[in-house]
Amino acid sequence: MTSSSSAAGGRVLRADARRNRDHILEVAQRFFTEHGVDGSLDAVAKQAGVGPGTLYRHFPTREALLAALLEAREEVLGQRLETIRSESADAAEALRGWLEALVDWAGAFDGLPEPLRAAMTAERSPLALTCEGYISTTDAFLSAAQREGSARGDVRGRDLFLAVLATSWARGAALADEQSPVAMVDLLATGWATPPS
Amino acid sequence: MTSSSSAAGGRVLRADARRNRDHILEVAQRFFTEHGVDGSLDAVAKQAGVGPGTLYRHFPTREALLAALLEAREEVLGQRLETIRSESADAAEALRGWLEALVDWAGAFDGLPEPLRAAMTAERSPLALTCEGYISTTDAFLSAAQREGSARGDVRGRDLFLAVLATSWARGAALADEQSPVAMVDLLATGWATPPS
Amino acid sequence: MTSSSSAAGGRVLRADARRNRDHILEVAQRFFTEHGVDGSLDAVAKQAGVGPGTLYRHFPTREALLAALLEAREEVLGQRLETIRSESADAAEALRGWLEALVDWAGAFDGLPEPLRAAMTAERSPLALTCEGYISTTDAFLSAAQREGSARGDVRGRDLFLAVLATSWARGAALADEQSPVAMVDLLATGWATPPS
Amino acid sequence: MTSSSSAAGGRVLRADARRNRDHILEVAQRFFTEHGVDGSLDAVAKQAGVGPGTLYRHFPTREALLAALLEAREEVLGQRLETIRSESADAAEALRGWLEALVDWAGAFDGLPEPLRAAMTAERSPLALTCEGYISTTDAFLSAAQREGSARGDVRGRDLFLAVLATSWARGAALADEQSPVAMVDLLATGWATPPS
DNA sequence: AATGAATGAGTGTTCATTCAT
DNA sequence: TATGAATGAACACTCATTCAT
Repeated sequence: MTSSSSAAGGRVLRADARRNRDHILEVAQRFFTEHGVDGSLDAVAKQAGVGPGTLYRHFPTREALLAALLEAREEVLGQRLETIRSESADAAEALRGWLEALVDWAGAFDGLPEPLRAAMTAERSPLALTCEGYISTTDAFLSAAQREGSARGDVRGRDLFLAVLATSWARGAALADEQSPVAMVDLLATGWATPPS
Repeated sequence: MTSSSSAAGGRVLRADARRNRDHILEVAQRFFTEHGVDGSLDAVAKQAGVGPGTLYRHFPTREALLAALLEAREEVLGQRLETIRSESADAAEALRGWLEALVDWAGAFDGLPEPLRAAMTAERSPLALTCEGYISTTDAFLSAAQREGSARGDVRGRDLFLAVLATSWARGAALADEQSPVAMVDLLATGWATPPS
Repeated sequence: MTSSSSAAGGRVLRADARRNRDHILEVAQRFFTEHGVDGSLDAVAKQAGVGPGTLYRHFPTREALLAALLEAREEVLGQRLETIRSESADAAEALRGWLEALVDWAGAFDGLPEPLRAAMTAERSPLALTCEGYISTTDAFLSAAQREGSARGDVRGRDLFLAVLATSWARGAALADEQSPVAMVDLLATGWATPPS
Repeated sequence: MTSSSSAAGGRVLRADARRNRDHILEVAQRFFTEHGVDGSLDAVAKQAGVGPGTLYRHFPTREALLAALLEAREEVLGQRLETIRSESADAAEALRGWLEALVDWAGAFDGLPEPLRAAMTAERSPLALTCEGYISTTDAFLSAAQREGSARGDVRGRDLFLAVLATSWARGAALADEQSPVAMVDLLATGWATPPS
């Protein structure tokens, strides 16, 4: 983590505040993993051993907390991004790899896709920025594939990102379910229809 | 409506009870359309002019109420099914049409896809039956397409049904958004990748 | 009390509900007497041994609770009204007596004048009706005094009612203070100025 | 402002501290004017660009802040006092003018009369001194009028001061209301009753 | 069969005050 | 001296569910 000295806004935090903030994030990470993103914020505060006011000071909304949590995961996704870039044989494979990475990312917590989708249309959410960033990346990968001729021209990065969220959303159930022979990410790539030979 | 004399269980209701039940359904239909499926059940009861106990007696859970509501919509979907069966040129077109119909169906209320997905794994839900029925129908269409050679063999009806729910889930946002040139149902059919020529 | 079978709205309450409602009123009466009208409603509920939802059901706002409490005191004020009507030598004495009664009434709880004053301008408050009623009564007494020639013609009942509230508001301090030789109600009647002989 | 080098206690402040203090006062003046005296002190601190601790150091209680604010207004009231003294035809007119000035003064902020009244009985409040000072002045004007024979002898300056606060308190509502033909300050002077001719 | 009163844990949010930095 | 992070009790209000009537 590089958050050792800076919050999202870039302002330097006092040592004790940073410690608290980091601790809250750790607890929230665990809590949301176990209880999903709709869990009680008061419960998070209690588990972190701080008052609700402290939680509120650091993260004024549930979205802000989620955004900070995802920011912490950014690094993981970034590394995966590097791997994809360096090891993919072609743009199509890269795009597919990236979409898979995104699906994992959006599936980090139960119920996470919901606020992410909401952030795609609501300008105000702190999650919006995060989404926009990844949509851009998706667009980059998609454009490369389109130039390569391996992706349809009428699809937009935004569409694929939304499809990714939908896939993550669906996976919550699919995982509980027995594994399907064909994953939805695959379906998304080639569709259910066989190409007209 | 053919529910004129029977509840799901098939038990005959007293005339006044049936009237009550039907009225609740009408109100709930309107209410969920306006406020989404997460709206307050107390509000539904109040609008219907009955006590919450009465609502509870008829529909012990939110899922039960939704199931009854969807049962009422079954007829509409059934008619569309007939049209598809009679007017589709081939099995692939039929399958596609059916999936579109399902997407509309699952998008009847805001937030409906969520409990439907839950019902796919939870055995207990009264919605499970409904889902299973439509999964079977999807399987039938899919099998025909597979026999015809126009659908991949490794896809299951269950997968497509889940994909349909995900599509409905995503559409909520997509509609608010500017319309994408490529709809997700299409994406689902042929994928984003161009077939290797 | 005639509240034995009816709420403010006139609807008959179920026996248990009425018992609860009456008990809440008793507790609230005591609580507001001790802690003033700004005390916590949750605390009232707790003392009454009911959940906050129950309190809320009966009295959706603090004003509603206050109004019900004052309604219960209406009878007391009504009796005083009778006495004033029957025993006053003239209209001026009656008016003065009525104003004194009102001052006592508005001083029933610490902080009560504040919401009453607010109710004088806000149409929506359940207290507004109560105020309007007593303003009318004040107007009646005042008109009589004016016809009698013992009250200035340019004063309105509304003005006197407001002055009464202000007096009650001031009394909170005056009582704690040593008693003043001249009470504010008197001051209100004749002013601090000596008449130009 | 003559507070250029001293706090109430008379202690000399460091230049930066004084600047801070003065700035807080400016901001608080604006803030209380807009939001009333019950507004959040944290908000005041934030608007002033200082931490809540700093605000607290300068003004340990809300009353202390109010007292300092009123001290700053003292000058204005003092000038009005001069005018009254020099231009009033008689003691009665002077007293009346002074009371009017006081009503304006106590109405500077929404909700100000409340803490002022509290200060009249609570010895500890920093507002108490301010009040006592103005009560003395009122007593002086009143005594003059009493000597002149134009004021009742059984009224005390303290009573009039309290009546002034009550008038300010009432005025908040009266202004929102349509203007009454008879102002409460007048009522206070001559009462509602017509003098027995 | 129907009613609707009661429940009570739970929600997000606020803020005067303290105190470590 | 100043800062601002932390506190944590308190607030009004909601609602699925139960159960006495």
